[in-house]
Amino acid sequence: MDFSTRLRDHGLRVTRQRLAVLGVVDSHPHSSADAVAEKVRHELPELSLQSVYNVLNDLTAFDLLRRFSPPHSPALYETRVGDNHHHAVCTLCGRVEDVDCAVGHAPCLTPSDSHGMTIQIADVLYQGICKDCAERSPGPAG
Amino acid sequence: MDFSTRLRDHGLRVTRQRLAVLGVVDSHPHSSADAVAEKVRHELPELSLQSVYNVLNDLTAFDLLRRFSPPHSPALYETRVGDNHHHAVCTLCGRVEDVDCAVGHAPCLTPSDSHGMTIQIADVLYQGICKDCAERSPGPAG
DNA sequence: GTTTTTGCAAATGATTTGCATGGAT
DNA sequence: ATCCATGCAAATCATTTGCAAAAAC
Repeated sequence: MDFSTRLRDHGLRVTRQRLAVLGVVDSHPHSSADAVAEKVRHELPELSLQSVYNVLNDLTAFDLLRRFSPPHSPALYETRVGDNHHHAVCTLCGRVEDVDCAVGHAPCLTPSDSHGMTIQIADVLYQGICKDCAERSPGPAG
Repeated sequence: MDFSTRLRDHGLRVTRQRLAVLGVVDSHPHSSADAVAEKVRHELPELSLQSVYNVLNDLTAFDLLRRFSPPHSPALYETRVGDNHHHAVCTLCGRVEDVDCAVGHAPCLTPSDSHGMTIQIADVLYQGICKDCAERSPGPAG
Protein backbone atom coordinates (compact mmCIF):
# COMPACT_ATOMS: atom_id res chain seq x y z
CA MET A 1 0.00 0.00 0.00
CA ASP A 2 1.42 3.37 -0.94
CA PHE A 3 2.02 6.17 1.50
CA SER A 4 -0.76 8.43 0.18
CA THR A 5 -3.31 5.71 0.75
CA ARG A 6 -2.01 4.98 4.20
CA LEU A 7 -2.18 8.63 5.16
CA ARG A 8 -5.74 8.92 3.92
CA ASP A 9 -6.76 5.70 5.64
CA HIS A 10 -5.64 7.17 8.94
CA GLY A 11 -7.52 10.39 8.37
CA LEU A 12 -4.39 12.39 7.66
CA ARG A 13 -4.03 14.76 4.78
CA VAL A 14 -1.61 13.93 2.04
CA THR A 15 1.08 16.58 1.83
CA ARG A 16 4.36 16.79 -0.01
CA GLN A 17 6.16 17.10 3.33
CA ARG A 18 4.69 13.93 4.77
CA LEU A 19 5.34 11.96 1.62
CA ALA A 20 8.93 13.19 1.53
CA VAL A 21 9.52 12.28 5.19
CA LEU A 22 7.95 8.87 4.72
CA GLY A 23 10.11 8.30 1.66
CA VAL A 24 13.30 9.25 3.46
CA VAL A 25 12.55 7.15 6.54
CA ASP A 26 11.58 4.24 4.32
CA SER A 27 14.83 4.30 2.39
CA HIS A 28 16.92 5.13 5.47
CA PRO A 29 15.48 3.16 8.37
CA HIS A 30 16.66 4.09 11.88
CA SER A 31 17.14 7.74 11.00
CA SER A 32 17.04 10.50 13.58
CA ALA A 33 14.93 13.63 13.13
CA ASP A 34 18.10 15.49 12.28
CA ALA A 35 19.12 12.94 9.67
CA VAL A 36 15.65 12.97 8.14
CA ALA A 37 15.68 16.76 7.93
CA GLU A 38 19.06 16.65 6.25
CA LYS A 39 18.06 14.07 3.66
CA VAL A 40 14.65 15.49 3.00
CA ARG A 41 16.25 18.81 2.16
CA HIS A 42 17.39 17.45 -1.21
CA GLU A 43 13.77 17.05 -2.15
CA LEU A 44 12.15 19.88 -0.19
CA PRO A 45 14.76 22.49 0.71
CA GLU A 46 12.15 24.52 2.58
CA LEU A 47 11.26 21.90 5.17
CA SER A 48 12.64 23.00 8.54
CA LEU A 49 13.83 20.75 11.33
CA GLN A 50 10.88 21.74 13.50
CA SER A 51 8.45 20.80 10.77
CA VAL A 52 10.21 17.48 10.41
CA TYR A 53 9.61 16.93 14.12
CA ASN A 54 5.94 17.79 13.70
CA VAL A 55 5.57 15.44 10.77
CA LEU A 56 7.43 12.63 12.53
CA ASN A 57 5.23 13.08 15.60
CA ASP A 58 2.04 12.99 13.59
CA LEU A 59 3.09 9.97 11.59
CA THR A 60 4.22 8.17 14.75
CA ALA A 61 0.99 8.97 16.56
CA PHE A 62 -0.99 7.44 13.70
CA ASP A 63 1.23 4.38 13.42
CA LEU A 64 2.68 5.15 10.03
CA LEU A 65 6.07 5.31 11.70
CA ARG A 66 7.63 3.64 14.69
CA ARG A 67 9.91 5.51 17.07
CA PHE A 68 12.49 4.13 19.49
CA SER A 69 15.20 5.72 21.60
CA PRO A 70 18.55 4.02 22.04
CA PRO A 71 20.45 5.26 25.08
CA HIS A 72 22.55 8.37 24.48
CA SER A 73 21.13 9.08 21.08
CA PRO A 74 18.15 10.95 19.70
CA ALA A 75 14.98 9.09 18.81
CA LEU A 76 15.12 6.99 15.64
CA TYR A 77 12.33 6.30 13.18
CA GLU A 78 11.38 3.52 10.77
CA THR A 79 8.51 2.63 8.48
CA ARG A 80 8.44 -1.00 9.52
CA VAL A 81 5.46 -1.00 11.86
CA GLY A 82 2.96 -3.57 12.99
CA ASP A 83 5.34 -6.47 13.35
CA ASN A 84 6.93 -6.94 16.73
CA HIS A 85 10.54 -6.67 15.69
CA HIS A 86 13.29 -5.46 17.98
CA HIS A 87 16.59 -3.63 17.63
CA ALA A 88 20.24 -4.28 18.27
CA VAL A 89 22.46 -1.26 18.82
CA CYS A 90 26.24 -1.33 18.71
CA THR A 91 27.49 0.39 21.84
CA LEU A 92 30.65 1.51 20.04
CA CYS A 93 29.52 2.88 16.68
CA GLY A 94 25.78 3.25 17.26
CA ARG A 95 24.85 1.07 14.28
CA VAL A 96 21.32 -0.34 14.50
CA GLU A 97 20.04 -3.64 13.13
CA ASP A 98 16.56 -5.13 13.14
CA VAL A 99 16.21 -8.45 14.92
CA ASP A 100 13.35 -10.79 15.60
CA CYS A 101 13.03 -12.37 19.01
CA ALA A 102 14.46 -15.84 19.44
CA VAL A 103 11.76 -17.80 21.13
CA GLY A 104 8.79 -18.37 18.86
CA HIS A 105 6.49 -15.45 18.28
CA ALA A 106 6.87 -12.40 20.51
CA PRO A 107 7.42 -14.24 23.78
CA CYS A 108 8.43 -11.09 25.54
CA LEU A 109 4.91 -9.79 25.26
CA THR A 110 4.02 -12.06 28.18
CA PRO A 111 5.91 -11.03 31.29
CA SER A 112 5.65 -13.45 34.20
CA ASP A 113 4.40 -10.82 36.57
CA SER A 114 3.23 -7.42 35.47
CA HIS A 115 1.81 -6.23 38.81
CA GLY A 116 -1.68 -5.96 37.39
CA MET A 117 -0.63 -3.97 34.34
CA THR A 118 -2.22 -4.74 31.00
CA ILE A 119 0.78 -4.97 28.69
CA GLN A 120 0.33 -3.59 25.19
CA ILE A 121 3.84 -3.19 23.83
CA ALA A 122 7.20 -4.77 24.51
CA ASP A 123 10.13 -2.79 23.25
CA VAL A 124 13.31 -4.83 23.25
CA LEU A 125 16.65 -3.17 22.76
CA TYR A 126 19.71 -5.37 22.45
CA GLN A 127 23.08 -3.80 23.07
CA GLY A 128 26.37 -5.24 21.96
CA ILE A 129 29.35 -4.91 19.65
CA CYS A 130 28.89 -5.14 15.91
CA LYS A 131 31.16 -7.20 13.68
CA ASP A 132 33.11 -4.26 12.30
CA CYS A 133 33.81 -2.80 15.74
CA ALA A 134 34.80 -6.21 17.12
CA GLU A 135 37.43 -6.52 14.38
CA ARG A 136 38.68 -3.01 14.94
CA SER A 137 38.99 -3.18 18.73
CA PRO A 138 39.98 -6.69 19.85
CA GLY A 139 38.35 -8.05 22.98
CA PRO A 140 39.83 -9.71 26.09
CA ALA A 141 41.07 -12.73 24.11
CA GLY A 142 43.31 -10.59 21.92
CA MET B 1 27.56 -5.61 50.57
CA ASP B 2 27.40 -1.98 51.65
CA PHE B 3 27.77 0.95 49.31
CA SER B 4 31.16 2.07 50.59
CA THR B 5 32.65 -1.31 49.87
CA ARG B 6 31.10 -1.44 46.44
CA LEU B 7 32.47 1.98 45.60
CA ARG B 8 35.94 1.01 46.74
CA ASP B 9 35.78 -2.31 44.90
CA HIS B 10 35.17 -0.43 41.69
CA GLY B 11 38.04 1.96 42.29
CA LEU B 12 35.78 4.86 43.16
CA ARG B 13 36.30 7.10 46.13
CA VAL B 14 33.80 7.06 48.93
CA THR B 15 32.16 10.45 49.28
CA ARG B 16 29.18 11.67 51.22
CA GLN B 17 27.54 12.69 47.96
CA ARG B 18 27.83 9.28 46.36
CA LEU B 19 26.59 7.52 49.47
CA ALA B 20 23.65 9.90 49.71
CA VAL B 21 22.72 9.38 46.04
CA LEU B 22 23.04 5.62 46.37
CA GLY B 23 20.86 5.70 49.48
CA VAL B 24 18.15 7.73 47.78
CA VAL B 25 18.11 5.62 44.63
CA ASP B 26 18.06 2.46 46.73
CA SER B 27 15.04 3.55 48.75
CA HIS B 28 13.31 5.15 45.75
CA PRO B 29 13.97 2.93 42.75
CA HIS B 30 13.12 4.32 39.29
CA SER B 31 13.91 7.89 40.30
CA SER B 32 14.90 10.55 37.79
CA ALA B 33 17.95 12.75 38.26
CA ASP B 34 15.61 15.54 39.27
CA ALA B 35 13.84 13.41 41.83
CA VAL B 36 17.13 12.20 43.25
CA ALA B 37 18.40 15.77 43.58
CA GLU B 38 15.20 16.75 45.35
CA LYS B 39 15.31 13.90 47.83
CA VAL B 40 19.03 14.06 48.44
CA ARG B 41 18.62 17.67 49.42
CA HIS B 42 17.16 16.67 52.79
CA GLU B 43 20.45 15.03 53.60
CA LEU B 44 22.89 17.21 51.69
CA PRO B 45 21.31 20.58 50.93
CA GLU B 46 24.40 21.68 49.05
CA LEU B 47 24.32 19.02 46.35
CA SER B 48 23.35 20.64 43.05
CA LEU B 49 21.42 19.03 40.24
CA GLN B 50 24.50 19.04 38.03
CA SER B 51 26.50 17.25 40.66
CA VAL B 52 23.73 14.70 40.98
CA TYR B 53 24.08 14.12 37.24
CA ASN B 54 27.81 13.68 37.61
CA VAL B 55 27.40 11.22 40.44
CA LEU B 56 24.68 9.28 38.64
CA ASN B 57 26.84 9.08 35.53
CA ASP B 58 29.86 7.82 37.43
CA LEU B 59 27.87 5.27 39.38
CA THR B 60 26.14 4.07 36.22
CA ALA B 61 29.42 3.81 34.34
CA PHE B 62 30.80 1.56 37.08
CA ASP B 63 27.66 -0.56 37.34
CA LEU B 64 26.63 0.52 40.79
CA LEU B 65 23.49 1.89 39.21
CA ARG B 66 21.42 0.97 36.23
CA ARG B 67 19.86 3.56 33.98
CA PHE B 68 16.95 3.22 31.58
CA SER B 69 14.92 5.71 29.58
CA PRO B 70 11.21 5.27 29.15
CA PRO B 71 9.79 7.16 26.19
CA HIS B 72 8.87 10.79 26.90
CA SER B 73 10.47 10.87 30.30
CA PRO B 74 13.92 11.58 31.69
CA ALA B 75 16.27 8.71 32.46
CA LEU B 76 15.48 6.67 35.57
CA TYR B 77 17.93 4.98 37.94
CA GLU B 78 17.88 1.96 40.23
CA THR B 79 20.34 0.08 42.43
CA ARG B 80 19.14 -3.33 41.27
CA VAL B 81 21.91 -4.25 38.87
CA GLY B 82 23.38 -7.49 37.61
CA ASP B 83 20.14 -9.41 37.24
CA ASN B 84 18.43 -9.21 33.90
CA HIS B 85 15.16 -7.74 35.05
CA HIS B 86 12.96 -5.61 32.86
CA HIS B 87 10.48 -2.76 33.32
CA ALA B 88 6.82 -2.11 32.75
CA VAL B 89 5.76 1.49 32.34
CA CYS B 90 2.18 2.71 32.52
CA THR B 91 1.57 4.89 29.48
CA LEU B 92 -0.99 6.95 31.38
CA CYS B 93 0.55 7.72 34.76
CA GLY B 94 4.19 6.82 34.12
CA ARG B 95 4.36 4.35 36.99
CA VAL B 96 7.18 1.83 36.66
CA GLU B 97 7.29 -1.77 37.90
CA ASP B 98 10.04 -4.35 37.77
CA VAL B 99 9.22 -7.52 35.88
CA ASP B 100 11.10 -10.68 35.08
CA CYS B 101 10.85 -12.16 31.63
CA ALA B 102 8.26 -14.87 31.13
CA VAL B 103 10.09 -17.64 29.38
CA GLY B 104 12.69 -19.27 31.59
CA HIS B 105 15.84 -17.31 32.26
CA ALA B 106 16.55 -14.24 30.16
CA PRO B 107 15.41 -15.68 26.83
CA CYS B 108 15.61 -12.34 25.14
CA LEU B 109 19.37 -12.37 25.46
CA THR B 110 19.39 -14.73 22.48
CA PRO B 111 18.02 -13.00 19.43
CA SER B 112 17.40 -15.22 16.43
CA ASP B 113 19.55 -13.13 14.15
CA SER B 114 21.87 -10.45 15.39
CA HIS B 115 23.65 -9.69 12.11
CA GLY B 116 27.00 -10.66 13.56
CA MET B 117 26.65 -8.55 16.67
CA THR B 118 27.79 -9.90 20.01
CA ILE B 119 24.85 -9.16 22.26
CA GLN B 120 25.66 -8.14 25.82
CA ILE B 121 22.49 -6.61 27.18
CA ALA B 122 18.80 -6.89 26.41
CA ASP B 123 16.77 -4.02 27.69
CA VAL B 124 13.09 -4.82 27.63
CA LEU B 125 10.52 -2.14 28.21
CA TYR B 126 6.89 -3.16 28.52
CA GLN B 127 4.27 -0.52 28.02
CA GLY B 128 0.68 -0.79 29.15
CA ILE B 129 -1.97 0.45 31.53
CA CYS B 130 -1.60 -0.07 35.26
CA LYS B 131 -4.43 -1.29 37.46
CA ASP B 132 -5.22 2.08 38.97
CA CYS B 133 -5.39 3.82 35.60
CA ALA B 134 -7.51 1.02 34.13
CA GLU B 135 -10.08 1.54 36.89
CA ARG B 136 -10.05 5.28 36.48
CA SER B 137 -10.44 5.37 32.68
CA PRO B 138 -12.62 2.50 31.44
CA GLY B 139 -11.56 0.71 28.29
CA PRO B 140 -13.51 -0.18 25.09
CA ALA B 141 -15.86 -2.50 26.99
CA GLY B 142 -17.23 0.27 29.19
C1' DG C 1 -14.49 27.65 2.11
C1' DT C 2 -13.18 25.32 6.01
C1' DT C 3 -9.97 22.78 8.50
C1' DT C 4 -5.54 20.93 8.74
C1' DT C 5 -0.73 21.52 8.09
C1' DT C 6 3.40 24.13 7.61
C1' DG C 7 7.08 27.26 8.87
C1' DC C 8 9.53 29.71 11.91
C1' DA C 9 11.06 31.55 16.27
C1' DA C 10 11.17 31.23 20.75
C1' DA C 11 10.77 28.33 24.84
C1' DT C 12 11.50 24.25 27.46
C1' DG C 13 13.63 20.18 29.36
C1' DA C 14 17.39 17.09 29.97
C1' DT C 15 21.98 16.61 30.22
C1' DT C 16 27.03 17.67 29.54
C1' DT C 17 31.27 20.41 29.90
C1' DG C 18 35.01 23.26 31.99
C1' DC C 19 37.45 24.72 35.57
C1' DA C 20 38.54 26.32 40.14
C1' DT C 21 37.84 24.63 44.94
C1' DG C 22 37.46 21.05 48.23
C1' DG C 23 37.91 16.41 49.93
C1' DA C 24 39.49 11.41 49.92
C1' DT C 25 43.28 8.37 50.03
C1' DA D 1 50.75 15.48 49.00
C1' DT D 2 48.40 13.77 45.23
C1' DC D 3 44.72 12.93 42.61
C1' DC D 4 39.88 12.53 42.23
C1' DA D 5 35.31 14.57 43.03
C1' DT D 6 32.34 18.49 43.67
C1' DG D 7 30.02 22.75 42.67
C1' DC D 8 28.46 25.98 39.80
C1' DA D 9 27.56 28.37 35.53
C1' DA D 10 27.31 28.29 30.99
C1' DA D 11 26.72 25.56 26.90
C1' DT D 12 24.64 22.05 24.20
C1' DC D 13 21.39 18.91 22.36
C1' DA D 14 16.72 17.14 21.56
C1' DT D 15 12.29 18.42 21.29
C1' DT D 16 7.85 21.11 21.93
C1' DT D 17 4.79 25.11 21.57
C1' DG D 18 2.30 29.07 19.50
C1' DC D 19 0.60 31.43 15.91
C1' DA D 20 0.22 33.47 11.29
C1' DA D 21 0.42 32.01 6.40
C1' DA D 22 -0.28 28.33 3.01
C1' DA D 23 -2.14 24.18 1.33
C1' DA D 24 -5.43 20.09 1.18
C1' DC D 25 -9.94 18.59 1.24
